Amino acid sequence: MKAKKTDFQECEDCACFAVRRAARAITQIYDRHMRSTGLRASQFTVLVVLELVGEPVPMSRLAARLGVERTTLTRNLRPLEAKRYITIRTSDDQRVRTVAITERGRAAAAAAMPSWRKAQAVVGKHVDNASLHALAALGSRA
Amino acid sequence: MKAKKTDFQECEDCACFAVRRAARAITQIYDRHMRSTGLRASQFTVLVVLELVGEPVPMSRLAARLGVERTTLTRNLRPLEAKRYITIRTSDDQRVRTVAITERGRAAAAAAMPSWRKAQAVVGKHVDNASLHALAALGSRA
DNA sequence: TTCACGTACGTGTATATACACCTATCTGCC
DNA sequence: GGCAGATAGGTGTATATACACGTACGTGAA
Repeated sequence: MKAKKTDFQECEDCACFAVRRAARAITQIYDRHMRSTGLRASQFTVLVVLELVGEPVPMSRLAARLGVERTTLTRNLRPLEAKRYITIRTSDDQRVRTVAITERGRAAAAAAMPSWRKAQAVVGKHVDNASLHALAALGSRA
Repeated sequence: MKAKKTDFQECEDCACFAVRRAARAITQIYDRHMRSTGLRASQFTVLVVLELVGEPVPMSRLAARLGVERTTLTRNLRPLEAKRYITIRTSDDQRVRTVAITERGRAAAAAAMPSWRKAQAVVGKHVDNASLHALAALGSRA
């Protein structure tokens, strides 16, 4: 009688592994393209969202928009605040802290657009839009 | 004449944002399911790959398989080594360090399989296989 | 009015991630 | 044999990520 061996073969299709590895690969492409701009892809994203929203956003709401843990956002904003790309201030409700993009931040994001477009084009050649939209839908739902 | 405003609308389709957000969401699903096992999804992945390879693997080759930076892997292995799920030893070529899964590691990975399957099933309901395979292909190519 | 409860947020801790840079070892050529 | 260049790997530093837990503030009911 053979010893019962666990079969790990099915783990080849691990969705978590696939999406994490893809995220690493894609992030590197963006970060390398954008290195000269002084903005990481993830930081660029924050600025863009702030710009698109168009008005100061409470921390929690921004976190929800970005799909990051609230506590993660707190630290992710640190480098952006240090560069004075954003400001964080207390609102009427003293519990709420709102995040706003500054002129500097807007300028930095605008300056990074060409690099972002190049990276977006490179990645676009490797992933079809359908997959991307499926992913986007998943991210926003969860 | 209006000031030239940068249009960030196109950034809504940022592939980097989409895949990173999806990775965060999916990782949380796996990690929450697997919490009781004491293994993070990413750690589980390392053990599975080691198991599937079936023999001690040099650091660099393992890093390539996982699609992580070599230097990232060095630190990612730390918790696994601390739990004695893996061993790292020098090989004939004194420069090369090979990583091997231990019996403890095998047992831990096997014990985590049910939780992994549940998470995999949950995520499978939200993403179609085609998108996943496209992603997997991208990750392995890059 | 006050207090219990809910809401908004930060910190401590641990892991994950990558780049720049450094060291140690191997290998082929002289 | 010995050195130049290639190869394998780690460390310093910075960012990204999330959970457990704690604190401050607001709000409605007693």
